[in-house]
Amino acid sequence: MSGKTASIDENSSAAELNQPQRYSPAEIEPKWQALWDADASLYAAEGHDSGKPKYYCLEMLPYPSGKLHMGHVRNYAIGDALARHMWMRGFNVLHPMGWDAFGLPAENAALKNGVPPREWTLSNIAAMRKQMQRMGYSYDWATEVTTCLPDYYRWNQWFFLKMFEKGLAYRKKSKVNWCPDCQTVLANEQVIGGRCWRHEDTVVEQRDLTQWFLRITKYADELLDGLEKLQGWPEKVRTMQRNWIGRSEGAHVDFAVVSSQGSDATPLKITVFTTRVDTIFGATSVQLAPEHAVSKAFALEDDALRVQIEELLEQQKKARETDALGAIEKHGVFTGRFAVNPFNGERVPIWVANYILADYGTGAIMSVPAHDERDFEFAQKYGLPVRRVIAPVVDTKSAAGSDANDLVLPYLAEKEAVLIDSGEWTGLGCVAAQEEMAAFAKAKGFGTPTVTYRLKDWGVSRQRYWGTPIPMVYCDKCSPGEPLPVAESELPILLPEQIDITQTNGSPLGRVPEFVNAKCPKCGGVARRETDTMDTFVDSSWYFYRYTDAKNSAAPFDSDKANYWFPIDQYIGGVEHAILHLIYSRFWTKVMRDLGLVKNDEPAERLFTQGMVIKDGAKMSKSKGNVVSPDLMIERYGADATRMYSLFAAPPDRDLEWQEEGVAGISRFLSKVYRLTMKFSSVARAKGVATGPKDQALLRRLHQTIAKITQDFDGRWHFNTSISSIMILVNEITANEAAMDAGEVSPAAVAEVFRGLILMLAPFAPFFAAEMWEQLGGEGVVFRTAWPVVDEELAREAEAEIPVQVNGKLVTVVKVPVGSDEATVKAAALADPKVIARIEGKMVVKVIVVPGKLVNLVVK
RNA sequence: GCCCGGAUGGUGAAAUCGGCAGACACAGCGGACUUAAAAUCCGCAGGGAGCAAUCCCAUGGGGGUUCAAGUCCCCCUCCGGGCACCA
Repeated sequence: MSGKTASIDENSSAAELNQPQRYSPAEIEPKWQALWDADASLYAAEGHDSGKPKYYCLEMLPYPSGKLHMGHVRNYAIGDALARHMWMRGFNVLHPMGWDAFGLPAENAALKNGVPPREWTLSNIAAMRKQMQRMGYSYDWATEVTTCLPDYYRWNQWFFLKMFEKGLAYRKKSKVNWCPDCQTVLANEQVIGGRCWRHEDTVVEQRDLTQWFLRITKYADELLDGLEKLQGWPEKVRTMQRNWIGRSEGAHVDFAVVSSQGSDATPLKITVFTTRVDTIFGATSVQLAPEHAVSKAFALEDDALRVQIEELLEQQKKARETDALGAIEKHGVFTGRFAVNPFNGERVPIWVANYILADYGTGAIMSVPAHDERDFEFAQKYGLPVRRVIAPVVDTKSAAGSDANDLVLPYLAEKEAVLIDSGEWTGLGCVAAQEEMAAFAKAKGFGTPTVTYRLKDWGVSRQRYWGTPIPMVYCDKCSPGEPLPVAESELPILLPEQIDITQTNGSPLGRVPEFVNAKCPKCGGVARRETDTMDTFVDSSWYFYRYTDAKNSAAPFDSDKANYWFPIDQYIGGVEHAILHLIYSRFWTKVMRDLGLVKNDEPAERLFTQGMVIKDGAKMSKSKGNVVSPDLMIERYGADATRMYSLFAAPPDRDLEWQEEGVAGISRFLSKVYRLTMKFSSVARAKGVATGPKDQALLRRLHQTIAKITQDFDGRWHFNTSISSIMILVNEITANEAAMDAGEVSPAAVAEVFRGLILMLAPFAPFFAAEMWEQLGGEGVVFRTAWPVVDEELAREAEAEIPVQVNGKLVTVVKVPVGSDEATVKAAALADPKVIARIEGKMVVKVIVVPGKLVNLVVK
């Protein structure tokens, strides 16, 4: 007891005696930050000749809103812990950061405050970079990428030209979201519940517009098949991408249109897409989308029909706008016309229906009510015939007739079914029939096997100002209607900076004559520049390659450098990017590979998606008023405690409930470590061999902790348990404090424990670790010091505590030497007085001994 | 409707391969130090019964497999996310 008060002895300096120092992040953190900010080499990646294995650790780049939020803090705390850990494990680490700096908020801010987008964006970047530095993230700022600067976006333009050359960029007319109030096109993300994000009361319309597209569908199969190889990606993300690509195998079949009068066949035909061509003998109608060319043709001939079709189209549009397509009530109208089923020559009625989508498949289907739920519902409503053409294998065997008719329709066969009433294909299995009938259609010239995708080509045109100008021009003289690519040497096509974007109608760039007027690359005459800009997802599709060679002015990057660093070893970000960004960037990588720029097929080997930061049960957001500012946390508890809490409160893949008391707890923990480290800092400088009588418990706990944390980094990343094991180590130190004061722990052991402790804290609390490392007299930079290595011998417990159960209920715990064999453990269990009392007078039926785990006695 | 997550004390969570449920924290309670408070340190703590030894109940609910289930199997409820007439 007296040891505690007398503990400040000859090891402590006078200064410590007079004014015991307390943990003060407000002093420690700025001190180290200043040193780190001034040293560009600190986090610089080395070249391929470093002699070390490379490790590319990447976090998703943020949009520079101007403020770091807790989601960022958590995302980057994970990446930073990993990067620092890998440095300590001897890797050559690339850990970059950049800015996804184009996009509408900048234009919005300009409208609201009159600040030019560029100025607004760059000042936001400066503010956020400062916050990141204050957080102590280990980014190599020499490789910083800012997508809104010409030295970056010129390569977007360069890629666009390459894609145009290869036929991967093309123009076509397509539907876009149009806000009649803004007089401009909106991206899908800006349509909320069918309404404009800026005008809550304005319903967004669909308009036809000529747009630029990138041919991502060319890679649809490769993007799909590649998912199998991405074992380091979360299954959830792979499933989402699989669904998004939506590959479906089927067939196109042509139905010739006949007039309602009968015999005079017209050249009109309807091509339907079906995945179940084997059910075609059950087709009792053909259904068209309201916008199908044939629907339109019929509408022209029949005013009454036209009105009805327009109504169907209205219903569909409305449903689409309110995101309720799935809930639309099925309506349809008979056109009075018929089509011929090419397989049996039968005439079936042609209908137009509101549930048929013009932009999937061919916009026309054959309706088989007996074997499709939707067709069945429609047929029931309009009294169309239902004709069964497939049956389960069992019920054909049990002979024809009644059992078969008991079957509930629609019958949706999987594989075990055969065709009935299907002409020459009757009796064939469904799977075989699908193949044979598609092949038959092809041979006869009225169809073909087809693969359809849900994935569509990527529309990249945006009628906005703050984005990459599309490097194309139009010359009425030498290529009317056909766009011409600008010469590579003309790049970058600069975004004009003095621009009035307060007007909202049309493309802002179209109102800048200096921009629009261009020289035709072919004839040298007057030409018009394309005034659309690129989707910002273009920027983020390849930014991580630019990090490997950020200053290159002759190419997007040097292939050797990219090939050294790629693929990304670990990509970390939010699951909200599971589809768009992560599929576009996979596509871009494949295009670059085919251009010979890189060798890898996929950008990232492993992907980690962290959970959201929650407060009071809801996602932090301005509208909910539950935002916790990182700045405030830093002010109160410091950056180290803030980051460490974000790793401690939950496993990184789970949602995290922000509780300020928890941050305070981490801060208290760091204070405790600070006090102990300062107190023993002189002792802990000792070198030599550990020989003290009380060394063992401490060293054992140290090595158990090393083993645990090393394992966490290599495996599950459950840093919450890593940090808790460090706390256990510190508790062990506290429990041994008196022994340490009394000199019962050798200085060498004290040194080993404290050095190990601080090294293990370095990935989680870098400022703190740097300060403590200095206090311990550690040499060099703490997070470049080798990660401690486990000594299995020291980590091992001398005795094992083996729980003993009787009939599965815990009775006692016996101590046996570690590694005891079954007989020893059993003997120890049976010798225990509590066990003896419990089994007295009963028969031991069975003894289960799991060495090192437990003993269970089954008694009667 | 379909596909993924998830549900464990007052709270965040732990239990990684079927083997002592609640580690580590937060909040709480009791104590020490202090004139006092803060800070710090020590201790208690799933629920219920009992003076106690001890017993009973407990991982969203119900069944099952097993010597043994938070963990595996079947059914159900609730919460979160994604997709949704994709032919």
